[in-house]
Amino acid sequence: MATTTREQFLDTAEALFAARGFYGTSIAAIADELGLTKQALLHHFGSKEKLYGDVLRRISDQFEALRPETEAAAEEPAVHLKAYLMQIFQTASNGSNQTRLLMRELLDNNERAETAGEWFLKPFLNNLVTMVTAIPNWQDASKAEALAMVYQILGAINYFGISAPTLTGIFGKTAHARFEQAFPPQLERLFEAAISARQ
Amino acid sequence: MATTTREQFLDTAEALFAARGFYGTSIAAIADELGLTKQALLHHFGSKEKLYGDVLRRISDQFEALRPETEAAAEEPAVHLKAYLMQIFQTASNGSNQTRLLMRELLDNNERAETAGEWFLKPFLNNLVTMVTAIPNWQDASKAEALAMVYQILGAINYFGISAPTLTGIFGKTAHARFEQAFPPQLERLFEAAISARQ
DNA sequence: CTTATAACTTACCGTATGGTAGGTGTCAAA
DNA sequence: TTTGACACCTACCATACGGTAAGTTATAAG
Repeated sequence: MATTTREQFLDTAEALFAARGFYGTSIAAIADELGLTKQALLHHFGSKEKLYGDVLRRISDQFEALRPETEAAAEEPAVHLKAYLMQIFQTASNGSNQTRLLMRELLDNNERAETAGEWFLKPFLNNLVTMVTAIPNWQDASKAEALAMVYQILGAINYFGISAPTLTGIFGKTAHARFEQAFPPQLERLFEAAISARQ
Repeated sequence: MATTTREQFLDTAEALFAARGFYGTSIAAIADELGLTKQALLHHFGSKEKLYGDVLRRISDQFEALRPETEAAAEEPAVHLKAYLMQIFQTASNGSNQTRLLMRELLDNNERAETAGEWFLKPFLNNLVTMVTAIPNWQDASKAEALAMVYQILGAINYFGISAPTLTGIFGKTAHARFEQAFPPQLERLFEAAISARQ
């Protein structure tokens, strides 16, 4: 679907960064995948770091774009939040490497984040907190409390998405298929429990 | 506390691999931290890959060792499992880099795991499944169901442990301290909800 | 027909990497 | 007093990395 070379670079970079991490991925490997040289990549993005930044920005934008789709279908804030989170889960379980890359960023950002103060995921997290405090039971919850609640669910979702291929390798494909089926209802139950925890 | 040079190597390797990943960490950097050369490291471990393997094996063993400590205090299987998981959470939140490295392994193992079939975390996961199916309500649950349940909690725990420094950077230290306080009770509630989901 | 620009290419460079080869010093057993 | 194992070291090497410099080619505007 990607038409321009630049978009193709972003696609393959996203996939490779997600699979092998920033240091484990060379710009030559990315360019190779498209039958181009690394200089073509450098021509479009200037440096490896800038390419990485562009990949992250695109993911952040796509996550933001997910939100409005669920907004119309929900009068109730709790339903809205649940729909949004389940949509993220869908994205994660559909073999998308965005969740995987997000996880890596969370791991790698560690040292930088302590001084940075600003981060491409901040608006995403702020939005989630807003959505939580819109729920009647949670209106007087602190930012920290709301975030802790959301993190439980995000954690469960991401852990699932990341572990999927590994678990398939360990327990076999059929066992994993059953696992994949058993997960969503349990995730929904987890969400209900987390929401109703406050009263 | 590490007395032998070999153990010191394992300690610093664990810390650096956790912080920067396998590719982001050079064996020279590990040796530097101890005031030695990389050849000293190679003398003890043979290769970077073997060192990495030894680090992972040690973590796996330590996680296994966590289990018996909680066993005595629990007649009830559910209490036992909860105590074990909360102990893992304690380990994770105490600034230990084991959880972080575990997460990385889950991310990196992806491609290898599909063919490998054997993995150092397999006994750890198998143990958890056994602990779940020992709980009365869960005795007739499938392996997949039990695993899905455990994964919710493991996901929440690990996500918390990994995000901690990043969140401190974004929302500030005091906000993070509140978050850290709000998390454990919510985690316990999540556990109760997950356990009682089946009946 | 000329010029400019974008999208690439080949050629090259300095540096860092994992690993090999062949030492040196220490210490304990024979 | 020799021998051998151990824990390191310096010296070196091939490769891969990110990045620069200077082309080449195609396309479109003036």
